[in-house]
Amino acid sequence: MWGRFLIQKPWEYRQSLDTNWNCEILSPGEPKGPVVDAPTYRVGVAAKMTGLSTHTLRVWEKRYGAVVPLRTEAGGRLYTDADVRRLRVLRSLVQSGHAISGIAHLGEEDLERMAAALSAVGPPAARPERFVDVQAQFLEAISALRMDEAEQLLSRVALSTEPSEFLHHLVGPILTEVGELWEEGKLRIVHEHACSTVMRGLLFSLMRLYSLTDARRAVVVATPKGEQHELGALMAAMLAAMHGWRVLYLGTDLPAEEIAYAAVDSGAELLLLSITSLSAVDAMHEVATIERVAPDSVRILIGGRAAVRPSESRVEASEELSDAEALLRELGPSAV
Amino acid sequence: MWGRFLIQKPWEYRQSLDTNWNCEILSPGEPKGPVVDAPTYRVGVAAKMTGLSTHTLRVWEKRYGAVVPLRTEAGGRLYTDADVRRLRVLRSLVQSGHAISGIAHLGEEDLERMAAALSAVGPPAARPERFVDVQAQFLEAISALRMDEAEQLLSRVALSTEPSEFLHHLVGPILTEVGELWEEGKLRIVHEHACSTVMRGLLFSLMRLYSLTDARRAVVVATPKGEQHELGALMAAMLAAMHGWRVLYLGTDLPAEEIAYAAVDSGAELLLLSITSLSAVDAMHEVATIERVAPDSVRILIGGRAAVRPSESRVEASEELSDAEALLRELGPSAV
DNA sequence: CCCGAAATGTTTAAGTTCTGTACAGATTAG
DNA sequence: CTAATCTGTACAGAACTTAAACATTTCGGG
Repeated sequence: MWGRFLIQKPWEYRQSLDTNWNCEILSPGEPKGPVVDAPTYRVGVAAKMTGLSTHTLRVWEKRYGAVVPLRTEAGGRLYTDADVRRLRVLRSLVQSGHAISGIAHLGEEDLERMAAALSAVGPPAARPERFVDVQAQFLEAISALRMDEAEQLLSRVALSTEPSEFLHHLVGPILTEVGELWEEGKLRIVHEHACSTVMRGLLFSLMRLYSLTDARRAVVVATPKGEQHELGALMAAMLAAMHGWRVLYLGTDLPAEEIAYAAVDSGAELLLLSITSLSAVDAMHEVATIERVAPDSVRILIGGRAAVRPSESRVEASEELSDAEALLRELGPSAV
Repeated sequence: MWGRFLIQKPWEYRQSLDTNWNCEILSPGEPKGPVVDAPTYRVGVAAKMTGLSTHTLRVWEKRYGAVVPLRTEAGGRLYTDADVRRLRVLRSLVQSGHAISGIAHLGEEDLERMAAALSAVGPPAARPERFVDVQAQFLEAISALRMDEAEQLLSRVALSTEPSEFLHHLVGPILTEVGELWEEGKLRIVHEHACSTVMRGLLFSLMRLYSLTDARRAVVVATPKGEQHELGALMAAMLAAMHGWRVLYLGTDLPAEEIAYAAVDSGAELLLLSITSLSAVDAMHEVATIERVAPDSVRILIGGRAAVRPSESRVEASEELSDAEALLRELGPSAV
């Protein structure tokens, strides 16, 4: 159907498709049309992004009609962002034991539901081999101060992995290993800085990548006054974005009143704070202040290595990132 | 060095401006449109600036009409700054797996969207004409804590503007205005944090966008111990990447020995340090230490509002970002 | 328990398209 | 003259396509 257009030059596939969307977008009735995403990814890119091989992509299409991408005039496949999302979900479901023949034809809602139920049960947590390799290569690159290589390495894996899996099995281990090596004197401060910088950039761009424009529920993510460590907050922010929240990421070292103001002003329903290096006394004080000045309607979760929870408090605390994710899923709009 | 290749008589080539792909900007009736950049770069220079070969430039033009430069009377290609920007974006997209045939004909807005990895199709959002308008809109968005909107606004302008111009006329003014409004009590700390966060993310991704893979000359960019303000360093890092350097951006608050180690280990020829809030005494001490431990072959430039230069020192200092850019250009990789 | 059938990811093979580079010959500028 | 650029053609490797064969794994009886 798409191939029947008579286009002068075979590579101008976007033109014919563009006009079609415009028709859809301009259709009366819906003021804010659904998210229309452009068919942009070729099969190789889609494979990298989903972690599936190009062969698998083709055979899933042919045998099960799992995802039927648009085609260029010359016959090349063009996947949309929605296709990639669907393929990611399918892959994670297959990996957890579902038969592709049984789920390939399901609609998006069913898939989302199954994926949510799956990860709520708890992943088997078996760390794939490739993560170990990547971690070693990353550390090698960092210790040689080849930051671009380190970043490329990680971002490639990040795109083909479920975000939470990526955080738990790669980012976390890397950070702890760098910390250990630093304490042992095998890495310098500059290496730690380089690692942090790479991670920061990557997590930030991933957060943007996963954020939806039409998200309704808002979450404020920050670090209380005195806390300079940013990565925990960024990980939480990325998870929140991935779960369909509107994320207000405010960075580190923010006074309690400011955090509360942001929560009120943005209509946030949730407040995620990360505390990793703050002393228990300071942390307790800041958390207590935040709890006092933040409206009661806002739920508060403290995360990070030094997370504290005042007694007699509505604040929740957990050192585990997965708890934050569970909360995000519980409260949040079910989306991946 | 680049100046050697500049055409000295650009006014001779103005006659065929309307054939350029950005003719929309030049449409009659808009006398006070954005700056029309003069066609100045010949194909070899454009190739070095973009990291593409001259062959590729020609074949992209012929086969896909990716960029159609102006011509001299004798037929020589003359690329504008806007052409170079577009080529850079195209190059990075191709490098990330997109087919040049599929993206070559896209408009600036689509390219910007893809480059920013913003999968959501944002509202067309009438392109703001002047920097002043953008600044006002940005501040409006920030003061309402609509960070995504603020970011989208800026990134759109960033990709359609010459980087140095973008920094000088938009980022700088915004930062100073935010600072002033904050001192006047018209903005809260949280707004300043939000602004910084957005800027940080944007500058970082721009740095990545403009960085070439095969850059030889390396520059280390960091902030000395005690200095927490990152934005100045990021601006310098982005400029360096744009000028073809291999940038080792190490973040803030780095001890002198570590900076020196990074410079040696990476074989950097230049060291860019940004100091904005450090006290003169501390700054002087740190700079002196860095000068002592860094090898003599490394050139050192201190930038930022609180830049200091020890007397009897090989260190250079300047509060002006343009001086850093001049140095980057002077030393720059014209020898590639 | 074993065995055949279904399911499914990978491999092979042959053909097409895309895309960067190289070559040859002509022109221009300093 | 030399260096840079221009044009057009040619070519080789990368990426993609279809189709069929292959190798494993899974599963339901007998």
